[in-house]
Amino acid sequence: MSAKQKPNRIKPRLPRGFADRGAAEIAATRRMTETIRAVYERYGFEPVETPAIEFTEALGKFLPDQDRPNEGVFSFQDDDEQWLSLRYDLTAPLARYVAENFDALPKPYRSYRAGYVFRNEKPGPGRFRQFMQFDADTVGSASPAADAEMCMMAADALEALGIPRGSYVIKVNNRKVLDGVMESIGLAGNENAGKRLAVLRAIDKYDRLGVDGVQALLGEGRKDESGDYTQGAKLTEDQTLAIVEFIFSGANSQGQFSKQGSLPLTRSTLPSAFSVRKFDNAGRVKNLRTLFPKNATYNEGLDELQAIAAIAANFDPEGTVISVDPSVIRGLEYYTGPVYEAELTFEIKDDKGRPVRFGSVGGGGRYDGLIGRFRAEPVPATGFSIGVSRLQSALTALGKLGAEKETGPVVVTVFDRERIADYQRMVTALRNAGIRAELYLGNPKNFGNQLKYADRRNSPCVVIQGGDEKARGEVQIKDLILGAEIAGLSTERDDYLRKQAEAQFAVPEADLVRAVREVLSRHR
RNA sequence: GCAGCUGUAGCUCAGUUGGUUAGAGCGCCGGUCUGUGGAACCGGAGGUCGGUGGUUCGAGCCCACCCAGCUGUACCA
Repeated sequence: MSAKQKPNRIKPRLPRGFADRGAAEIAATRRMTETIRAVYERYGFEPVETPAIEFTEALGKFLPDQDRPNEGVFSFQDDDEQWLSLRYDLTAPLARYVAENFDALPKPYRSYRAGYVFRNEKPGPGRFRQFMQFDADTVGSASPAADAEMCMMAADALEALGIPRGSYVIKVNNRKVLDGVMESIGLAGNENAGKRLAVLRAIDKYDRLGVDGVQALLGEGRKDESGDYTQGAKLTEDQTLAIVEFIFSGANSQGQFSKQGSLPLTRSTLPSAFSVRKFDNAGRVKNLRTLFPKNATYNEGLDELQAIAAIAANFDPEGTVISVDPSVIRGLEYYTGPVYEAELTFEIKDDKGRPVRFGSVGGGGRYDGLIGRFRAEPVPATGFSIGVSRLQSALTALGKLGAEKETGPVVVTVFDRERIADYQRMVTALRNAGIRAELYLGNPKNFGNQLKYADRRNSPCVVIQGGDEKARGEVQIKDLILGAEIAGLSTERDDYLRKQAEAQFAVPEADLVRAVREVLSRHR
């Protein structure tokens, strides 16, 4: 053919951060959501669903001092010029829903929902621009018991998903405690809002950068491996030390961290620090009590943490699941009290054997001000969200998911083109018996191709009826899974023949359904 | 956004100090095969060597800029 003059075809491709999903992945997602749903239901939550698009103002994502939405959210203008956005989480839309239907809902209102959310940001491992979250929220209860329940339910959900106790941790902190710390070191007031933000960001990086990194970020700044420089919060040395001491006091009760000398916890020693895995939450709260005893906000936050720890102690007497951790921050936007974060504690490697950082697989917290944006009165609320997509990609990278192909349908092959109706009748018989079945609809000329097709579909077996079988009133059943096993093994001749007979055999036409059922039951 | 690294077939990669018409394995399609998939043999399709410009008699290779991907970092509800 002529080499040149190729039509200018569109290149099929996906925007980055978006993914197609095949049968195996969809099945895995379905199993996961069904598992989580069962746990949430058991805790007494009921489903509610909201659309993927909301008014941007309802999501609260306009850029400050501009009438354009934040760049992190996908937004567009409706034909009446109003800004609409794809939801970036399931919490803000729930707040809108509750505010809009406030009088009709029982309080406390306990609800759950799964759905895709969208964020316009740089993707990475386990990080997508469209991904699924599975949320549960309790609206109308200010009790720490509601927060404790979120932590317990998150733990139950992760374990139901097959993540064993000890392979994950639910970290808990309280925004009031952090606020109290900053008030106590002279960072209260509007003029310090920027510094407070920088401090929270620095603390948030503790598990990734270790103490040295956080210390650098609280002070002058930090240079990363690529040589890029991050401006620090420019705190005084006293302020920096107070915060570092605060972070450590949450862990001191284990006796493994000490403040003098070089600080022991760095990025490289982090995994072994995790492996200690015995959380004395009451002791940590007690330690934290001594730091800023005069600050009311701080003490209020600790009271709540203490209450959560007490409830958690019943759920988790071994102290391996729920961990009070002063370095947990979560989002900077709407959390007002307790915050939680679920993390996997084992290492995950990519296909080249390099360790991959997946980040948290779930999180949440108390957002007492969010619904109040729509109403005159404040409405307390707390919730937890499981990052289904991220968890799924973590488990897949771990080799725990998506390895096995879904079993395909039984394929009825075509030998004589004139007898399509006969073959279709067999398919119908199988379908009526509740068996997934299909007629081979490709070109039947080459019989081998029909078996190749069935093989590709991962069919358990095929049905064959040529002229010889027809004359005897029989059909052949060929067990493809057994056949594959035989081909793999180099067995003794007798053994081979016996298995061969098992793998393909003839039955009277009337016994078709029964024989296929028998083959299916072999491979269940 | 910033920084570093990497771009050759669907995938994994080779391609000499710059030298004819750019290769291999796997995969894909077809044939041997009007009665049997995973085997064997044979054949075929598939590349503007990421793009543009430059240096040169000559560029996959050298230079500049751009684009994309990866990693780190920033932001992250």
